[in-house]
Amino acid sequence: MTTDPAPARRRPTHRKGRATLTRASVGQAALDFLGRHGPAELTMRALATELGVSPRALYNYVEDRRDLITVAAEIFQSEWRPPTLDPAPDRWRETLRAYCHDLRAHYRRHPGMTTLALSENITMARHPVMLRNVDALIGFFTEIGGTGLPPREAYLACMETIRQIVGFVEFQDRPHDRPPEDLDPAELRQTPPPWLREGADDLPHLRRAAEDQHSELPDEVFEFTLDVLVDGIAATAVKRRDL
Amino acid sequence: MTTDPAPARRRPTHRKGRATLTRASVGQAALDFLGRHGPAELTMRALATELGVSPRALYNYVEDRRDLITVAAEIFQSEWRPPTLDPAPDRWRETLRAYCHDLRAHYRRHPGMTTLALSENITMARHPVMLRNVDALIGFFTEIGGTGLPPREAYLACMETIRQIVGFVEFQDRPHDRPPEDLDPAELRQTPPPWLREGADDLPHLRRAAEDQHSELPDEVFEFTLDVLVDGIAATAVKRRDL
DNA sequence: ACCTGAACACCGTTCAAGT
DNA sequence: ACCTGAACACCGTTCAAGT
Repeated sequence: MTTDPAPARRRPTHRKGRATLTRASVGQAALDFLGRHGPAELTMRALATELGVSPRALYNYVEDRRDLITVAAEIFQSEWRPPTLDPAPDRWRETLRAYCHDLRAHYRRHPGMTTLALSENITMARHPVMLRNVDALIGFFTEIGGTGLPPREAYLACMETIRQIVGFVEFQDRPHDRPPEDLDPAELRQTPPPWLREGADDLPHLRRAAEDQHSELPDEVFEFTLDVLVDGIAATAVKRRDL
Repeated sequence: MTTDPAPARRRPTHRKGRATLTRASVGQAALDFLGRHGPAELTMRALATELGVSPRALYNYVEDRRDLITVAAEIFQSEWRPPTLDPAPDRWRETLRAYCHDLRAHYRRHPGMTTLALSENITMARHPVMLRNVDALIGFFTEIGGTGLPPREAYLACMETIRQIVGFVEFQDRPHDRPPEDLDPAELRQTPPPWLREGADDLPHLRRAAEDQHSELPDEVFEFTLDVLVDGIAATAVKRRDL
């Protein structure tokens, strides 16, 4: 069907009916696996079974499980193309918000990735594509609102933004998208929640919040997070300008 | 030495020379263990060895490993006594900052706790003491700066604050306090870092940030985080007042 | 060169039996 | 009532041997 441009025949592309493994293909398989199952289920043996090879075969392409997760994380990072940012005074807020929405959606697509990297002490954001994205985001902050932020504050604002998105996905979206299995799904929508049922007479604010149906909708909570982030950065920008 | 007030003798306090196990003592031992070792090292077998019993003995007090971690998390929460907050217009910012510093220090003392609870899908903040703390923090936000925040915004501000602290400890402090073992300690202080060495010609902002010695000091980064958080919440308060 | 199968040292958890 | 010891099914990883 396709016209292959006579590739270098260094390495067979197939073996025993399946495509030959590579470091990249093994990492991609791990990333796909994380989109379907929880991080704890990603074992060398399970991945090997899915690829139709013995567990030992994976060790020809990755050093160990930690290395496997590192490859998956790199592919994960390289897959994201950020929306364009506009530092103009009347545009930077909305484009930054759109940027954050898109980044949140990307992390949310592979819920286990960040937690897994965290628990394995893997340093993320090393992939060239991600480094370029980070550099562009810092550049954006050095120009926002006309005056822009000084270099150091722009760097901090960039890291702050990324950390907030990751934190939101891990601590808000993930428990919401994959609630613990030991409680009934019906129990989730009860108001007030069972742990607030008794002895909550001295917890008036929590009780009121628990009765508010909107309180736990992640999308609405995320808007508040963006409000605080954007306004907080704007205030910092004003403060630095007045110095 | 101490005068014991004739306790009810329902249960022996010692057995074979060591104190009798209880659900609380096992949980406390797990929490202590997490202060000394990484979360992955906390195994039923390792904890049993440290307590001088067989692994099976632990199952008389906790249902399984997940339950053990839940108990440890509850003890962890009950151990924190928050500093006092003052919502007065000229005081709320500084007292909120002090509050956040204290909470950060508490989480930092048991680095593995949050990550472990996260990876085991354990819902935190169920302990009565912590619920009271959360309620008080919401109450604080309903009164800040004279006008205060509406109930819903106060609740969101409370959750935002806690999430930011936890996110900071997990994503900033933990990698800094316990760097991955596969790179030399010397490599950490190099400027620019090795992953920025080549092909970084189109990464001017990252390069500049990497040369700035202050960029990676967690305490200074934390001040920026608090700047954004406090100013962001203040801006939200003003916005709501003007509506 | 790349794979398989067997093995080792770990893990959580359970069973049957001790005291 | 609470414990031990042995066992089971898992895991990451390695060794020796196949093709």
